[in-house]
Amino acid sequence: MDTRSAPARLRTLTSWLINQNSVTARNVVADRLEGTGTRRYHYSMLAALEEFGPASQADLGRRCGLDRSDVAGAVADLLDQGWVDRAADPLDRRRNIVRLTKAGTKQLKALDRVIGDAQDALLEPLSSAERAQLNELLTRLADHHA
Amino acid sequence: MDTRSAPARLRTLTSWLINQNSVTARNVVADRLEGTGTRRYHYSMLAALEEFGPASQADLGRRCGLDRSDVAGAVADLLDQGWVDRAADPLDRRRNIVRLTKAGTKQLKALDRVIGDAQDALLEPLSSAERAQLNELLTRLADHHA
DNA sequence: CGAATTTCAGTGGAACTGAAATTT
DNA sequence: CAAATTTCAGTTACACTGAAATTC
Repeated sequence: MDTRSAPARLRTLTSWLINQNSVTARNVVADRLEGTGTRRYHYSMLAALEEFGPASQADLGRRCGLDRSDVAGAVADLLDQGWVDRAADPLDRRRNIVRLTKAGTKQLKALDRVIGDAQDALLEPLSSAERAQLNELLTRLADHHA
Repeated sequence: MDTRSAPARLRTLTSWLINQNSVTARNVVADRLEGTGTRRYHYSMLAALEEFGPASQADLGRRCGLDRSDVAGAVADLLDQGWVDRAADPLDRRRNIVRLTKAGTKQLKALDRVIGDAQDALLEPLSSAERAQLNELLTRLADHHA
């Protein structure tokens, strides 16, 4: 694929540009996560647990924009790796409280570097002012459609 | 999902922002294409045929960033609808030359409006200068990884 | 021969749906 | 009763792989 030879109708279409870059971003990140035992959504969940503390699976899903259904499977993966543990909420027995372990905190820090490297690879052609610009515009869009 | 309550690690991650917006963009466009008999990749192919003239399926795929394999199925859809026709290339009998029909040209114009409306919905919170900014940055990124 | 094109069958990650069981 | 949580089974759109048949 050489997007430079794409039709002008597509090259000027923001939705198309976002999708093209989304494919690239997913590939770049997935390549670097290869062998870490984690996927993108695992990183999201570890980050949420670190930032907000122990949470129910439903809360985790809402925080990270993950489907209730997919969170269940992802938590199982994290349990297998020993990066989180899980306990029933004494105040509401419907809930599972998921909590970051020490190993999980360590893994999150390692992933921070991996993910940071991926951002550098993705954003290589942009100056740091341009990267900030891009982030600002994408954040505004994401917040608006939240 | 409320991306505004997502972890800071994610909210400042360009790859994550691109992916979030990609989900939104695909939904917005798909909603508006509902009932037109076309999907995103059909629009891409009609646009390429209009801009570059008749082309082989392999060329179409390269132009639009679509997989060889998916183009075959998509061309079949467009044939069914009567928006393209297809003939063997007399100069290279491996190739199918796909060509836009009059009905296809008309459909493309109708889709231009639909897709344009989707862009407006997607980009609503951005000024026109900001939209241009965003397009420029995304184009640079896409070209770099092309 | 190697390389390109078309075509089909199938894979895999990701977002999502529906429904059941439990608890509030 | 309605609403929320967890869980599983299944679906869909999409990008992609492998391989066969044909032609250059």
